[in-house]
Formats: sequence, C-alpha cells, structure tokens
Amino acid sequence: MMILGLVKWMQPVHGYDVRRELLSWNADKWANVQPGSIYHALRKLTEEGLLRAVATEQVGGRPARTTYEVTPKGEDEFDGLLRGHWWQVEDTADPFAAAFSFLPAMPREEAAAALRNRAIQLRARVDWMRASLDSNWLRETKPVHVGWMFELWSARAEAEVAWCERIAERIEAGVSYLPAGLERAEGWSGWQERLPDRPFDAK
Amino acid sequence: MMILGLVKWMQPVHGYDVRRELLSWNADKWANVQPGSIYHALRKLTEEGLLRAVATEQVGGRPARTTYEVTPKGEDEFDGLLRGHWWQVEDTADPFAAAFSFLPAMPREEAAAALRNRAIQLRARVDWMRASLDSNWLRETKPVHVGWMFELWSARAEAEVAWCERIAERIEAGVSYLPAGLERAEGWSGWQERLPDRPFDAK
DNA sequence: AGCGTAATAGCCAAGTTTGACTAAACCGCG
DNA sequence: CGCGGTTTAGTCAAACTTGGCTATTACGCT
Repeated sequence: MMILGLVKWMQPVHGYDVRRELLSWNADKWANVQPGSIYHALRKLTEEGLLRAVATEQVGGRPARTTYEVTPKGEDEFDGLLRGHWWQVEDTADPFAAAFSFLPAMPREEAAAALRNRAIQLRARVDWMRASLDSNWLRETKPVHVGWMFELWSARAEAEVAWCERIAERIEAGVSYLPAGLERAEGWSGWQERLPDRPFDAK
Repeated sequence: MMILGLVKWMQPVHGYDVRRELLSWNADKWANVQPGSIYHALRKLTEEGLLRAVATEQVGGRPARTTYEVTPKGEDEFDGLLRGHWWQVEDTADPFAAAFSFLPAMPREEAAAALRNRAIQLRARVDWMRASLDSNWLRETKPVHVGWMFELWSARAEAEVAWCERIAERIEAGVSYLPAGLERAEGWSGWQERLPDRPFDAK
C-alpha cells in the first residue's frame, strides 16, 4: 500500500489526483496499483485511521470528490512500510521464469528463437532508457532518482540480454535437459521433450 | 495459470500433489501461486473444460481427493499461454522500485546504508546460487534448465549489486534530488528532503 | 452553433488470492 | 502401548484487485 506514500507528499489530494499521478509514472506497470484499486484503498486506509477525509466538494453535477490527508498514525505506518521495503530484499514474481521452467514443453527451435526475440525486445528497452537518460526532458523535469531507477532497470535488462543469448546457443547446441547421469534413467517420463510438430511464426 | 502446466506433466494428479511439487520448487515465491489458490484454480479450470476430473477416491476418513487430467482443449490453451509468456516481455511488479521512488522520504544516511545492506543480501544470494550450480546435488538430480534459471537470477542480482553500491555513493556524496536547473525553483515543496530525525538501526 | 471526443470523478459487481483452519491417520520412540 | 508431532487433503470466509460502467462538463473543430 504505497498509495499512502503518494497521499503523503501530495496532500491534500482527492482520488483522481492520485490516479493521474500514478498513471503519469506508468506506475500501474511496476508498482502494484491499477487505477481501479485506488478508491478502495483510500477508503480502507481511512477506516484504519491512517488517512482522514478533509472535505467533500461538488463541482456541478459531477461525482463529489473527497479530499484526504495523512494522519500522524498514517505517517508512522508509512515510514514503517517504506523501511521494510528498503531493508528487506523480497523475491518478486517473475512470469517469464514460470514459463521458462516448462522449457522441455517447447520445441527446441522455437525456444531458441523466442529467447533471441526476448533479447531483442530487452535491448530495445535498454536503448530507450539510455536515450532518456541523456535527454534534457528527463534531466530537467524529473527528480534525479527517476533516472537512477532507469539505470537499475537497464542494468538488469542488460544482464538478461546476455543470458538469453547464452542460453539460446546452448539450446540450439542440443544440450540434454535431463540431469547429468540420468540420460536414460527412469522417472522422467513426464519430461519427454517436445519435438517440433507444427511450425511457428516469429511475431 | 501455470497450474495447468503442472497438471499436464504430472497427470493424473490430485491437488495435494500439485501443491507439494510447487512448494518443493519454492514456486510460491517466484511464480504467482500460493498453496491456497490451487484448489480454486483446479475447479475453475475444470469448469472451463481445460481439465477433467478423473476419479475421487477416499482413503480412510480423510478428505476425499479428486484426481485430474488435462483435456485436449486444455493442452491447446496451455500451449497458447506458454508461447505468450515466452514471446512477450512483460514488465513485472517490483516492490523495491516502488519504495525507491520515495527516496526523498528517507534520510540520506539511512538510504545509503539500506542500499549497502541490499547489496550484501543480494551478494549472498548470488554466492548461494553459484555454489548450488557447482554442487553435485543440483547437477545430478535436477533438470539442467533449473541451473539455467539460477544463472539468470544471479546475473540480474549481480547487476543490481553494482547498482546499489554506485547509488549509495551518489547519495552519500550529497547529490541533489531535484531536477537539474530547478535547485531553487517552485513546485517541489512536496519533495522536501527528509532530514535524519531519529537514528536508525541496521538490522 | 453543433457535434464528437476527451477529461473528470468515482462506483461496483464479479473474480482472485490468501492465510488460517479442520480433522483424520501415520510415524517414531521411550 | 500411548502420545505428541508431522503429513495428508482440502475448505472457507475475508480481503483484495480489476475492468468496465456512469454521467456530466469542457474542448476542439468546421
């Protein structure tokens, strides 16, 4: 719940402001906040006494908007949460890893092609972020640490590009997927490797 | 929904088998599957016609267990999902990035310390994974691509270690957080930097 | 002036996820 | 043999998330 944090540095705000700010950060992608959840979160935080509704104004016939502020209790809670995420490394869900764990279910050719494609997509992102870092737009209108986040993301992505290419080569080389010393042992029938049955299209 | 995939290569299985397999992979951490969601998923997939309940046996007075198999429709669906995740790079939620975006709310000293700490934690993970890669246990009992996943994770983590140290230095050096050219401009009052008010303990 | 599009503000029902809970049966061991 | 701990198998209510919906006003353009 880092909605709390946003309210804290924009207060007093109403829900729609928060939503706009989040969308302008593209935060729906890398934070865990889709616009739909904002209002629910605001109400829940208010119930818990972390926020306080300050005013409810109505402009014309539109939905009334409620403005919120952070309570002292809310500040403490936020500090605690923030510290937690800074000091503790959490392992985060990775849908690609999930898919990769089913490697044997992909025909070798396609797996290699997909990895190469992934490398290209990631490289494009890296290039885009590097370009942004050099741009005046970012340097002159965004806090510096936004750029630092870009650096983190591109560093990670660059490491992954190298990995994709390395693994693609191994797959093409025909390395066996089975554990060493079990090439023809029992108990791995479920891992029957998938042969290319129909051709695939690189999209 | 990669439960489907697991059922596919373990079939016929019952929920508890799936759960055990997932836990043995520590998949609750990096895939998006907590044990609690398995049974719901199985039922939903069955409703959708992707799975088929094969049998329901009762051993003693324990809860009856239902065994599932994948239908042809389910195989197709799985192939589709799998391809989707292989070919498409998704950006994944990153709680640390969310926390980092509130950098100005952390006292400089603590931010730097936390980053250094993070580097240490990540380094430990890398070391552990590297050691596993050299171990016979992994080489002889796990499919090779499990090791490849470890390589991916350590590559990413290593990149992040370097980043943490670099950024910690910049923070300690006192680099301003404000956009270039706005050092004393208006409109950033919310970004008032937080000064160290109380000491923190490195845990 | 008229009309289509975008922005404003928020609600909501339906779907998902989750941690905690049950309750019997098996295992080992003093 | 009894008894505490673990394993087996799964349920469930509560919390959370989400995409889509509403209805009004402002804006741009011809």
